[in-house]
Amino acid sequence: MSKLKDMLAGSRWFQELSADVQRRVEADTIARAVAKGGFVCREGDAVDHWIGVTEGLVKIAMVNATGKLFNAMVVPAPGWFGEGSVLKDEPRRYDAIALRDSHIAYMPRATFRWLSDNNIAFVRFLMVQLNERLGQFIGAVESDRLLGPDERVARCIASLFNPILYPGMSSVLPLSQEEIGCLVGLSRQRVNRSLKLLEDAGLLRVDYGGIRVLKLGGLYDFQAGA
DNA sequence: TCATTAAATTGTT
DNA sequence: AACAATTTAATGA
Repeated sequence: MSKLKDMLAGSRWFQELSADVQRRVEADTIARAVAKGGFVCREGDAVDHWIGVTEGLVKIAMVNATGKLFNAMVVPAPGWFGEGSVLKDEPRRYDAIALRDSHIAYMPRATFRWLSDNNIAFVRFLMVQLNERLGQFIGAVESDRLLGPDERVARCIASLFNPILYPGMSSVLPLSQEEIGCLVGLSRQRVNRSLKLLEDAGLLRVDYGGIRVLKLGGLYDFQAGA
């Protein structure tokens, strides 16, 4: 396993810090390995850390009152999440679960606050990240209202591969069709039909327990019947 | 390593 | 929602 510093070095915001600041961040941050299926953090937890995926893949999900699963997003390495919760000082509202064996970095709130109070480059990173994510969620709402199911599945998958937000995303997405349904807001059966359609169009490949993206641009621009 | 069994996922109705 | 078929993971010889 690589050292924490090597793992942090994979994140662009960390690269932009001066050497002494890097040392402090490294000293404060806790690293942990989380096996596939394990919890990275849980709903209701006190928010004591900003969380980084230094290796692997994590999904952000919550279970609503009626027991239905909602997958909000998927975070590949080297991605960080939970800055909203750290800023707001509330209990966590979602679970984070490892989709593969992953390495997770936990930066204490105090360090996060110190960085955002003192480091312009870090603040800029946060702004870009928050803005990009806002764009992603607006896009998701737009897709929900304006597009048909097949297009929604295609767009939703494509948006997970946003190169600015998720530069490290590999082409395989280890989510079952049921879980993709929870991500898009469609039944498993409907997702199954859509995936098959997209596979026939040569845009992705359906594997057992996951999919592989073949043509990202084609997925984003996909239109049924076109 | 191989065969068997259980569990998860998928394709279809 | 239900069912059968398929794939993977786990178990033990």
